Amino acid sequence: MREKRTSLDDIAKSVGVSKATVSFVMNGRGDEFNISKEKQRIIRETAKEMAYVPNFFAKSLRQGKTKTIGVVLADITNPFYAELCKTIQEELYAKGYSTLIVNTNDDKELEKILMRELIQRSIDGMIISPCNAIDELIPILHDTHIPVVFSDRPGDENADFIGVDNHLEAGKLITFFSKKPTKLLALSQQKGMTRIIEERIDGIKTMCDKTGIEFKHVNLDENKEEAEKLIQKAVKDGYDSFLPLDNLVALKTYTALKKLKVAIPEKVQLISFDDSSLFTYMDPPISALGMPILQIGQQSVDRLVDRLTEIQEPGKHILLSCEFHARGTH
Amino acid sequence: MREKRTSLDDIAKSVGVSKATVSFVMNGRGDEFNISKEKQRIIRETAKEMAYVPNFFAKSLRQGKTKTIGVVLADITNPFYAELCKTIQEELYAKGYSTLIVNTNDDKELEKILMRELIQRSIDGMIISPCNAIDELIPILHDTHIPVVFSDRPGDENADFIGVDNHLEAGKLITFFSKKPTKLLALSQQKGMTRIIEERIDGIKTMCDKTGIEFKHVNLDENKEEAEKLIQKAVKDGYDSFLPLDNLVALKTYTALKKLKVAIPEKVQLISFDDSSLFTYMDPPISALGMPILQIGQQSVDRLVDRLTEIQEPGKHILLSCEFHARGTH
DNA sequence: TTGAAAGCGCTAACAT
DNA sequence: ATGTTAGCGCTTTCAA
Repeated sequence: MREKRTSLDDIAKSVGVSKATVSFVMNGRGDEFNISKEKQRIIRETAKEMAYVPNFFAKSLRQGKTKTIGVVLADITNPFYAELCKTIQEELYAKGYSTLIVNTNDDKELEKILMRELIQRSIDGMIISPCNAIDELIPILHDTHIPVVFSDRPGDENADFIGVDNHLEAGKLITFFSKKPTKLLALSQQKGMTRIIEERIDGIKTMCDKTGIEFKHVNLDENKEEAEKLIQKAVKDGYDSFLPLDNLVALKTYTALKKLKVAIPEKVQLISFDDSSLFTYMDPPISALGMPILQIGQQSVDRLVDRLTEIQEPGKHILLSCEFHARGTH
Repeated sequence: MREKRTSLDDIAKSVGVSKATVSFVMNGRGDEFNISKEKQRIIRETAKEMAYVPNFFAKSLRQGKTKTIGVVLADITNPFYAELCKTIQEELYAKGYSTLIVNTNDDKELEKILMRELIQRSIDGMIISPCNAIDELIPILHDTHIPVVFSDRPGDENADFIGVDNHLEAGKLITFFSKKPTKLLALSQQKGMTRIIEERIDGIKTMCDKTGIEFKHVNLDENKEEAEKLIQKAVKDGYDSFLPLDNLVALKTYTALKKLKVAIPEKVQLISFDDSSLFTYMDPPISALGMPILQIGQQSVDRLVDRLTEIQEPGKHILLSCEFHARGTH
């Protein structure tokens, strides 16, 4: 145990050739350099025998490329980000990149620290769903020269961004209610970046103003009893349409409503901004606007890889469409 | 954009000292080498101006240590592993290690590929919840000399393992039902490693045999309608106690039961092996055996770091206790 | 007090 | 057809 790892040189010495020859063979360029089939065979065999594993660092150091992408996630325990993370990793892997994942837990200081760590590791590029505002991130990004793609949460106008038009999608959502809402309640439970939530609220408000719907937004208390009380009061006040702004809040709202024996969708309609695989299991199943997670992941990777290989062009905002899943609560 | 990154040498040239001096100062060993305060100040300032970021690879190459741990996860979209992952990363970070996370998606071939990739990257150690049986992994692990800790899912007797005694915990679970079960149904939905699920089933079976409870285990169909039909039949057949073997199956079983208007816990009791934050939001809230996720994560890291620094000792199996959360379904 | 130089493992230009 | 060698950026021993 714990002997030194086999190096190129070890193999070279053992076979009686030079490091370069071994390097060529191990990189599949033996024929290109006219190294005899027999010698190639011997080298490959010896490498296997000696359990040779190329040192990735030495390679990267030499080539100045790491084929590694850093992924900075806001909250890996949030199913949305977990799924996004999975997609991004699969997609990058398919394109020959490895992934360094870090979870900031929506902690602004930690985010900065982890980003710096990633940069130290000579990542070739970065995909990030930031919790900091862009101004905070610029000093960090400025010192490095790697391309960065913002995913789900935007940076600024000049930075690549893949996500949805929260304002627009939230507005559209109103039109999906079967009965036109009289009084509409949007519910959130802020923790991370408020900007995309604000856009959603703003989108709803704009549409409500236009169509003459009374609208209010509330922030749910972390305390369960308080949250339930708030929802009970809203029902009493005549709110007949509920619009939770992410899947967890949706589940909480829904369960509170059921506990209060409010008939869904007869007395109160509910549509969730943000879907969950659990929603179909509920009774009635929860209607929801699904985020295009797969596409966000794929396009984030595509965009980054383009940046890595192709000519410069200004930052682009790619806005994808959500898909409404009509189920039983609206 | 895309100019070369500042190196130690750049700073040395700019200040007019040698690389060594800069290296000492940047590693906080300036005083140790009696480098004048003034020179230290200048070096540090220049480094900042030139946006110097040390090249982690060069450092690792030189030192033969990467301070990086590979974490191989079975399914990052499963809340249990997401949470475990988060804990492990936080814990490692606190101890000065970075984390390379990969998600195998319970794909046996992918697991092998990703493990090899991690090893290539000269990780110092590995934490893994494997989907392959240990025999498949040994050839990979054998060629490297890094310590490996198995987390949640065991390797073999000689390998470090942190997890729970599934057999024991499952047996204990039976005793928590308020009314002694007449007919007990355990439900699973296999995807990944069957071994720990089998241990749970076996634990339940042993205890049922001992206490005279009629027991059956079923594997839930992926198709929702089929699954519901199966549960309906079980109720009709007189099963009065349900024991889902992970949190997702629990949610599915619970919802099916509610849809069938089966009174919980009056007509049917339900306890889930494996908790979820959602359970408290249900009505009635779901009783569950909680996995000690935090402790598994912490102890896995502790164990690995011990291996990394301390003397050799034989592999140890650390078995942690689950905690029962009595809520409204039993 | 500071500098010079070797070497970690690898690749690629340049020699033979 | 294969070997030699110069670095990639860093740490650290030895010298001055």
